[in-house]
Amino acid sequence: MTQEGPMPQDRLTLVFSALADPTRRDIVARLAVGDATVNQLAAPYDVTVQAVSKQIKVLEDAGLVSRSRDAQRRPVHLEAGVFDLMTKWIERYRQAAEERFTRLDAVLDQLDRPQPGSAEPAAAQREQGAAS
Amino acid sequence: MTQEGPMPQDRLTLVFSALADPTRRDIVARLAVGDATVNQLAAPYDVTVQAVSKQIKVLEDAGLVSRSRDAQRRPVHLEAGVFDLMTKWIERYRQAAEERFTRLDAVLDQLDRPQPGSAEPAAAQREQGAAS
DNA sequence: CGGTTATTCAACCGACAGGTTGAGGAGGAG
DNA sequence: CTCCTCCTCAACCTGTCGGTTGAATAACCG
Repeated sequence: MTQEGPMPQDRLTLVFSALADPTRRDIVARLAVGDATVNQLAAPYDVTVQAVSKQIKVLEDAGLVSRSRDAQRRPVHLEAGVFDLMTKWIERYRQAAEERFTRLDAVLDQLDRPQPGSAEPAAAQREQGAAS
Repeated sequence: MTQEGPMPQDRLTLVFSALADPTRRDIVARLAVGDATVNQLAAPYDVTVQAVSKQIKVLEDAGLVSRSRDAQRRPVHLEAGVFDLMTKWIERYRQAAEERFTRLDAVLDQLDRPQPGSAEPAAAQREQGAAS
């Protein structure tokens, strides 16, 4: 409850944390089929409704779902936008890792230059030694 | 080596949990540039080396990184494969959510609801079985 | 109105994650 | 051989997480 400055970094933490729980991922899977109320979402699990309500709160804080109002019910809706945030983050490092893998021999060849931090990022990592 | 993949579900939990921590995501970012030793990875943070060693263990258990051997050092290497697992999971539900969004009017027509959006999305109230 | 349904709030609790210190093992460097 | 470096293991502390029960709020139903 200490959320005043919503940084994108914090949001990623919230999203990944939210999806780290199997039950919450399952809830997301159900919501992909269609909106559902808290009671409906809680039905398949052997936990109390309050527990599921908390889980939904976590998903909501992460921006993965939203809640509207229908009489006493609070239909939960899956939000697509946040997935893009994750995909972007993942793709960045996946591509980097794959690129380094496929270009391994070329990189090793280029590494002989003792010039850190300019055109060859891998060299900077390699030459790092006397850092505080 | 535990090659017995219990379930892709469990692996997803490990991966999401691993990336839920900002420090571990930062470590992944550094490893995208190039392999690094534990000491190098621990340098920027004000925590002990042991703590970072634990973090790397978490990343390793999730399959995000691997460790080789170079004298006393254990260079940490970013593994690209696991990112595909996440991307697949995310894309699945992102597409579902977006599809439901773009088909909203058709759905509303089917539901016989003259009220768009937040009024009464309660038609999803039908008995839903175990999806997916 | 009183009663029921749907959901959340509050306080509490066991388990676990992430940090620390302290010790120990593997492998150069002198 | 001895020392020093790099790293991991073990025990311990602490805050957060996921769950519970109990009560409160909101809106419908008769």
